[in-house]
Amino acid sequence: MKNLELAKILYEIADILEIQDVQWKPRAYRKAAQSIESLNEDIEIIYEKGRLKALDNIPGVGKGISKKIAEFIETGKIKEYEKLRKKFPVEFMKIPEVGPKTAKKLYEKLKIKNIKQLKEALKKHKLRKLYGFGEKKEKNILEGIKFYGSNKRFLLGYILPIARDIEGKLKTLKEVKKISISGSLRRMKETIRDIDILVSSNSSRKVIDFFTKLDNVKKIIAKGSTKSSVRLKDNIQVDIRVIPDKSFGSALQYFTGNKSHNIALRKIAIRKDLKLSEYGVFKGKKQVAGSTEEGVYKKLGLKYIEPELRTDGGEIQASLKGKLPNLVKYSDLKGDFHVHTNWSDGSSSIEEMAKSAKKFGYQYLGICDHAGRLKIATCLDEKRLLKQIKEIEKVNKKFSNFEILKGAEVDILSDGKLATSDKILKKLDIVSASIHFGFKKDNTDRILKALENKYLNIICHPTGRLINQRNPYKVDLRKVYKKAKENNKFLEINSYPNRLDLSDVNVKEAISENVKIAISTDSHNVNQLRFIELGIAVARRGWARKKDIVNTYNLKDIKKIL
DNA sequence: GCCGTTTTCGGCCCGACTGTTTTCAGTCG
Repeated sequence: MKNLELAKILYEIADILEIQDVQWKPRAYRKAAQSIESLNEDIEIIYEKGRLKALDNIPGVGKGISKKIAEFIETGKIKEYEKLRKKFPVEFMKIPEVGPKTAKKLYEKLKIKNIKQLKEALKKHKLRKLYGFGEKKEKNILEGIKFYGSNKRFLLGYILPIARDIEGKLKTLKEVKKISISGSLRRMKETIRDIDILVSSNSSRKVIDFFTKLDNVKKIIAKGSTKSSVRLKDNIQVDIRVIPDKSFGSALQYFTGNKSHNIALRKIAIRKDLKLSEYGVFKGKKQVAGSTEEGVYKKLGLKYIEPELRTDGGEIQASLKGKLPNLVKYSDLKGDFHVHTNWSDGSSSIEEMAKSAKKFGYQYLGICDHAGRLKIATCLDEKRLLKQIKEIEKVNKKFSNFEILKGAEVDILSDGKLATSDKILKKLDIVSASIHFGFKKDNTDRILKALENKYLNIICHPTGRLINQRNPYKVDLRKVYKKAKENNKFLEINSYPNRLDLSDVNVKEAISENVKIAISTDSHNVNQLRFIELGIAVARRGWARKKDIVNTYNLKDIKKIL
C-alpha cells in the first residue's frame, strides 16, 4: 500500500511550490495529499480498477494530479517532484517555526542544504545576520528542530489500513493458519512506533520469505526462521513473528502487551504455581493453556480483558473482581455528529456525505460546517447557514430511514460567546462549538461560558491538542466536566487521526463524572467517515460503555435528547 | 491545480500572534 508514501510526496511538492511563491497550487496539492492519506483503499487498486477516471474521482484530485499519481504507481517516481526536490531541501518546512520564507532564505542566502548544516549555522549564530532574525527566532527554530527530530511515532489512523493490507496479503498464504495484528496497534494506541504481526504456521520459512518479498518493502532489517523485521517505503517498521498454532493465544497475549500488563499477568501466574510465557501457560512442563487468549486469561482466574484496556491501569483488578466495564462496541454507533461539506472547508457535498453515512449503516448524520464571522475555513455566515438549512431539508427528502441533522460547528469567541446568534442556532438540530484561536491562553472560562448557551449541545475537541504538532491549551477539565453535566451538554471525542480529543485518559475522567460523550469524525470528505473507529477506540480505552456514548442512541431518541 | 450554492472561468482562508525591522513580515490554524 503506497498511500502514505504518495501523500508525503504531494505534501513535499506543495512545500517546494510554496517556497517558490507559486500561487494556489500548494493548496491543491495539500488537499489531494490529505484526501489520499485518508483513503481506506489501496491507491494502486483504485487505479487498477478504474484507471485515471477513478483517481480523478478522489476528492481534491483532478486531471493534473491524477496523472502524477498514475506516473507514481507505474514508475515509482514523479518526474516533476524529482526535479523540484533538487531545487530546495524538502525537509526545512517540516520544522515548526520554519515556513516558506525562512526556508528560502536559509537555502539561498546561507546555502544551508540540510538540517545538520542548519544546526551548525544556528550554533554559530549565522542566522542572526539575516534581516528579521533575532535571538528568539534562533531559539524557536532550535526547539523546532528538536521537536521534529523526536517526532517518530505514526498516527494510528493512517497506519491501520497499511497493517490490515499486509495482514490481508499474508492471509492468502495457505501456510498461514492464524494471523493477528498485535502490539500497540491492537491496543489501538493513538500513536504507533511499528506494526507487529503474529502468525501461526507449520512452515515459518515460507511465511517469512513471502513477508520479506512484499512489494512495499524497502529494506530487510532482520530475517530469521521465526521472526523478521522490514522497513517499508514510507519508513514504518513491520515485525512479524511466526509461532506454532498451539501457542497462538499466549503469543498474541504476549505480543499485544503492554509490558506492565504482561508483567502483572506473569506475577499472577507465579502465585498460582504456573508459568506464563509467549509459548503458553505451563504447570511444571505441561502446557495447560495457550492456543487461545481467552484460555490464557481463564487459566489465570481472570475474565477476558479487551486489548484496548491492557495498560495495567486497573483492568486486572477489575477483571479479578468481575467488574470490567461492558465496553461500547465498534458496531454500536447509529450516527456521526460532526462532519463538514463543501459548504465550508470540506470537499464532498451534503448528499454525498449523507449517502456514504447511510451506507455505513447509520440512521443519522450531523452536518456541522464551520459557522461564525471569523472567515476561517470559509465559515458560514448567518445568511448562508440559513440557506444550508433549506438545502439540507431538500436533500433529506431523498432519504428514508435516515436523516441529516442540521447543525453547525460554531466558533467560541474570546469572551466565550458563540459566533452565531441564538436566533439562528434555535433553528438547528445540533449545535457544536469549538475553540479555533487563542490557544496560548487559559481557555477554561471561555468554555464554561459557552456551556451556558442554551442551544449548545456539544463542545468539540475540548483540549485543542494536535498529536505531534501542538500541545493542548490550558483548560481545567474538571470544571468543564462539572458544568457539562449540570447543563446537560456533551463533550466530543474527535476521531480525526491527529486529534483524538478528548483523549482516553480524559474520557475515563469524564464518564466517572457522568458526562455524556459524543464520538464524531470531523470528516472533511466521504472517505474520512471511517475514522469513527479511532474515536470508538479512544472511548474503549477510556472504559466507556454503550450508555456513556450518545450516538449509540437511535434517531428518535437522539432527536428528543438534542 | 481543483472545482462548480450563482461560476466551465475565476475564484480559492483570513485573522491572531510573535518577534523584530517599531510598523509589519512570517507563521500558524
